[in-house]
Amino acid sequence: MSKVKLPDGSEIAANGITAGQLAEQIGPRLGKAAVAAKINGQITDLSTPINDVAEVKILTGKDAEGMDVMRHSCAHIMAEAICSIWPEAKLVYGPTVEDGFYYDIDLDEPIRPEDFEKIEKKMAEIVKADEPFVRKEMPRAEALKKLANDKYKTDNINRADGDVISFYTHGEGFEDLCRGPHIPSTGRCGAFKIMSVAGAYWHGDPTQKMLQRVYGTCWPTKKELDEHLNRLEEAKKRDHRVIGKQLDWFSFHEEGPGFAFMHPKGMIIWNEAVDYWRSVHRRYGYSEIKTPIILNEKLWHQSGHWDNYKENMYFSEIDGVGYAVKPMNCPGGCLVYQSRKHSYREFPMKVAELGLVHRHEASGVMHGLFRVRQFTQDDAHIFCNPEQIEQEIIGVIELTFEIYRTFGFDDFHIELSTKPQKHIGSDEIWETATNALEGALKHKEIDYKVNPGDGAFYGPKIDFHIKDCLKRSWQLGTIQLDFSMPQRFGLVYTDKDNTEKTPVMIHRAVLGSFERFLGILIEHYGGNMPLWLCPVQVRVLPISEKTNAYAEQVQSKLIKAGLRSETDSTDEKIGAKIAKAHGEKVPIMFVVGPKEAESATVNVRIRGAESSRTVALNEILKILGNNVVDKKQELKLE
RNA sequence: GCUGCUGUAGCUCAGUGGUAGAGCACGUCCUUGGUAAGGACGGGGUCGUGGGUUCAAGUCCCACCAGCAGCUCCA
Repeated sequence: MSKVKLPDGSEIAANGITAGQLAEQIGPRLGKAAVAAKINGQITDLSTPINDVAEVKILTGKDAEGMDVMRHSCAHIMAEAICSIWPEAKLVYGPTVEDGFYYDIDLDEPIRPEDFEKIEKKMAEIVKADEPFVRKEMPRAEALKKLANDKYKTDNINRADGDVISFYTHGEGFEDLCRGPHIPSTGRCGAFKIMSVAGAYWHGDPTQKMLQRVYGTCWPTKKELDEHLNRLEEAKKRDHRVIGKQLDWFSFHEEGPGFAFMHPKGMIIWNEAVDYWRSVHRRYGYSEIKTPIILNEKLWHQSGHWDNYKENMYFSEIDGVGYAVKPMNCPGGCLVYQSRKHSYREFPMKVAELGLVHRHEASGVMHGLFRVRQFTQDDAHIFCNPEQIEQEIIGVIELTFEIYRTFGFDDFHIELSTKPQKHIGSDEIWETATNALEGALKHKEIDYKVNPGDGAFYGPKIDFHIKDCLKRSWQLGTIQLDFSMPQRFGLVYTDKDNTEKTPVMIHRAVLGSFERFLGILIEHYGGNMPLWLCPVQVRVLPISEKTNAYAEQVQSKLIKAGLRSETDSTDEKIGAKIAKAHGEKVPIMFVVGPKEAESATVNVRIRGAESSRTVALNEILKILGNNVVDKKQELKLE
């Protein structure tokens, strides 16, 4: 009689029984909740016998792994439902994804959102029938023969490892090639919902047939499903495209797809962010330049963009000569560098540029401010000698972290990408550069992930990723070492020994694109920006016309104190004015009536707070002024 | 770029072949009020663009443009 070890350390006799029976033995409730088992670290069906094994963990919907099994099984259930509705549908591939699953289906008739209910109804029937999932195994050759008429499944077999190919059956005759594992029976499937349908290429290859990808989500309980759907609703409410339109911050127009129009209030946020960005860069010893948007075609041949980036560029002609609209700032920066002689004494030379670049993105990829055809890069190029690389990288990392924190992002990580197969420059210089990047990260004791072979062809790079309040990850900053551009442009500096040498060029961006970053900020804060970034920081709300005069006095004091404010002197009641201000996400409201006018106070109401407080005008001006200067995330009256 | 869906008032949307609708916003008037939307009246639309079918098209068909979801892409 052998014993198995459970996750809590206890041991239990279990010979010749299945994992499912073991679960029953541990407790009937576990037996009922069990969806799969983890035997010696391997996730398997509950029907797997446990002989001579050391460790068993029974998985339920509460475990991430159990949930994954459940979602995969749910994909099969959906596949059966779809096949029963459209018998000609051919199944391709149905994996789990974050929060759910999808199934790629080859079916000429389009599946429409109206059909989801029908599919869900059929799925519910399958779940109710509680049919067991049954695993069948056969040798590869036999499986290939069995599925000879199905090119998709044949392809899946060819991509699978091992000599034994498995199939899963449930219900009446529904069978699918699958590695498994699965829940013991369809009744164990949790709460599900079909979410969407979209096209997807077979193998992600645009030359292959477009399949229909039906997305679903599945959770152990109805409650968790509802919570998930609520989270999606929340994310939808934070959509920067919706908020930007509602609050009159920016717009897009048919006349310029992918080109953002910034409105007055949006420009205030923009300019506040730029002012701050400049002040930090000045402090870190950067100078700033501005180079033209349209430059002679020849320049782009020289820079290599003509050969490597032409598809994404815009072109024009001036006096019969070809010009290109810049997709990057570096060639212009190189011309500035070239305009005079340089000495090693100037190094490191840090030159920033808020460069407006244009990239012709494919029509289907545009997305609000996140993906546009015209954007402002917060670019900079650092010219230095090889010994200075590490110190300069450290400087960029410090500057970058400082800026992220100020904007309210504390959760970030770094990835290092190393030499790709296709590269230019000697192994020696790659090693120096990569060591410099790694050295800087180690020196700063920063954890980082390595992406081997993911570097640019001209040099290794570091990427900065942040997480927003919904835990979504965004790549913002990047540091790229470039050995190509200085050579192509023949950039030199005079070294100590009076010889001319080629400088190292470091490209770096902190926020990446100002447009995109504004979008990320909006979604991070749900439009409720910290005070220093708010287009309107204070709105004065007189109780009635009788206090309009005092409201005007308060307003002028606010303006004098450098705070952006408005007065709502419409003939609405105070409750309506407050509701309106909330709707417009104004962070501070000053309610003023006869009482306040008499005592030189204002009744301060903070966006989202239930109560208000009467404070002396001079005092609140000081508090708000300090909050803005310190760029605080929160606003408190204490 | 590919697949599917969508396009009606400033915004959000209803309108399945027979004279264009609602709520919010906007304007005027009434109301002068104490903490999350007081009332009345009014202005506003060649229904994305261009073709076609029909006695008749916002509505049906085709093309184009733009947006949305996804795929591919983002050296």
